[in-house]
Amino acid sequence: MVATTPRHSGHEHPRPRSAAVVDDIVAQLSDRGYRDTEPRRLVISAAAAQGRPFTAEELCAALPCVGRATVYRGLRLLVETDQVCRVLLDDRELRYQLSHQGHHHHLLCAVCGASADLEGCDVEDMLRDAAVAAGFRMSGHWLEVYGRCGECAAD
Amino acid sequence: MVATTPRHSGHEHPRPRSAAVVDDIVAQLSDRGYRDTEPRRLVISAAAAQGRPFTAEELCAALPCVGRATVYRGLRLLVETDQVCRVLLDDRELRYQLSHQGHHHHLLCAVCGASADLEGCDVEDMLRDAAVAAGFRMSGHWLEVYGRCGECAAD
DNA sequence: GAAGATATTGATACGGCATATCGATACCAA
DNA sequence: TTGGTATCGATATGCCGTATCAATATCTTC
Repeated sequence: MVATTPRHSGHEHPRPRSAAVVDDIVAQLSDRGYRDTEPRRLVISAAAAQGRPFTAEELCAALPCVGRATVYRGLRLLVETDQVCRVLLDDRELRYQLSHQGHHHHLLCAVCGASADLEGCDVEDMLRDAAVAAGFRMSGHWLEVYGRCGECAAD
Repeated sequence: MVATTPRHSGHEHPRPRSAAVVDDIVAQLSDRGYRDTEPRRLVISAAAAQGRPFTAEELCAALPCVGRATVYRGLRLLVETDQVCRVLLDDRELRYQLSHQGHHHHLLCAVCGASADLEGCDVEDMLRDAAVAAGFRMSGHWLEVYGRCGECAAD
């Protein structure tokens, strides 16, 4: 159980894209004082390998060598540092997915679980104005949009 | 343990507003084939008496005479029939509140927990268009807006 | 108004998800 | 290399919500 991956390996060898993602996240955690450990890398790597929003239990199952507590801790850390965002599906199940940079919203396919980012949709200002009209000062919001992706809609 | 309240009592006696709300909900449930029972009325009444989004456990505590399972069942029934909507606060805690007629969104005060409806905000069309642009067909959405209400913002 | 069919109740058991605990270990800085 | 600590992992614990099932209340029908 030794972390054989150098922290910043540069690009001397072509590696799967996901490896770069992991390095990037680990580096960001490192900047905040969190250590670079093998189990933590495994959690991040597994999270990055998921093609769709995943549950904590799915990650545990994908990482039999890593303790459950560690998976949950890693996931919580990633959420707190905004590396991963929580996604709430229709079935009320809490899922996670790597967050891209910046604030955005998700389009979720209710059939296959695929997710896409909602582009070119600027609800922020609209919401802020509406909040002000109600005497509130908006500090944040949570928006999920459910539907069917192109493939599933074709069925 | 008998429900003495007539289903449709009209307005022969002035009664607290909440009683009318309870009658109305019970009537709607009745239309769908659900029976009019005392424990169920108690659950609805307690839910209507809450001034802010509440948790299932809070309802249980407020109704010591009603079994936990019954409270949870009643709450689930109310959600399924759209009488109550689920509200997700920042702390990830799942709460509930009576849903007013029609689809709408909530403004939630992160400090005192007060909630208000988001009026004059038509995000539906905007979201639908954005979803289409991403190749999705939108079927629904979930939006919560967090902030501070007028009173709490003054502090 | 009585009786039967059935939805509902409530006490409790159960299961899943997430965290707390704590000795052992790995990581990082000096 | 070494000491201070964050982190790990196995397990215990706790909370939330549901399943079970005998007893009961409700509604319909006669």
